[in-house]
Amino acid sequence: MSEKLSHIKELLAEKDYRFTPQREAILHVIMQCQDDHLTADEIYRRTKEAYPEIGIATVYRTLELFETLGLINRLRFSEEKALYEFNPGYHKHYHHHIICLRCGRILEFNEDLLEDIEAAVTSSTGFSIVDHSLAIYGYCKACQEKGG
Amino acid sequence: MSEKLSHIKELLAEKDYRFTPQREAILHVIMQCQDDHLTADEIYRRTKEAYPEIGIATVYRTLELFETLGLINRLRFSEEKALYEFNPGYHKHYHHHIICLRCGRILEFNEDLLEDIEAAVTSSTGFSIVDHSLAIYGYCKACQEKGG
DNA sequence: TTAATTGCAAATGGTTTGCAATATT
DNA sequence: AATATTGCAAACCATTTGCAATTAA
Repeated sequence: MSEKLSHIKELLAEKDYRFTPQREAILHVIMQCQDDHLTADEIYRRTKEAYPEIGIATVYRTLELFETLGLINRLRFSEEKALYEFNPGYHKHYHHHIICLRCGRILEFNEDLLEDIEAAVTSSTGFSIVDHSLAIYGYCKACQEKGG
Repeated sequence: MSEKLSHIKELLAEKDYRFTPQREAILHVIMQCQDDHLTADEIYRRTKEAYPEIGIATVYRTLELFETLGLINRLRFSEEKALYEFNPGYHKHYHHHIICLRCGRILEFNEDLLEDIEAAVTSSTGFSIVDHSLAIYGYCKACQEKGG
């Protein structure tokens, strides 16, 4: 078992969660697709290949658990379906999402440039900030060239 | 009829939309609550007071129309319900939302401080940006004092 | 052993849609 | 008159939940 996997196993055990083959299979799918953003249904279908008996409810429950543990992030850009992404460091690391309105591709943008904004918010409103979410919508280079 | 109202009436007429009493009643509710953010159901219930026959489907269809026309913005912060806000200038004006995780209150923050970020995104990715959405989550002053 | 987890099927709930009746232009 | 709009009820559909059976610890 990889180091990463055994670390996750410990993380579960610490809180009395069990390391079931279903959870392992789902984790495997998510870790394989670190660059994609998958819907619950896509994760379900891919997990089914290795573990055909799995039910969609288990996938949803597992994704919720993994999100609680910080292993993944759940993104809500479109009205319809949520997307899930692996969180390589298991720690909150801010990154923004840039969404192409034509092809739907999601780029990630890692610099955190919101400190000034957060400082301004805090000083003018007294808010204590714990999180933020920035989504930028537009047309990617490829779609512009195709005439997006 | 107020100047604003007749302006909206023209806006509708331009595109062959009709100015029905239902639309007027809904508009009235939304304009009355410029500082609140209402759900479709809240708008439905308030509109019903002045126009009891109205159906929820009409409310949804009208809100969609108003959003298309730029009269209102539709916000998706919580998983459950969308919120609607009046857009006083009918033109896209960027403002950010600051959401209290305890009381759910939404503050608006009007300065647009994202130019640097957008410039960085454009130069590094070639993206052509048309919109953005920034949500900041935390605890408002009042909730902190209550021990949020 | 025992408490957590699973798969199934049914429920949820905000939102959308088909359609015949009605109202605006 | 022609077309847009309405209200109703039914459909939609991603996600959640109840429950009895199963499994990890």
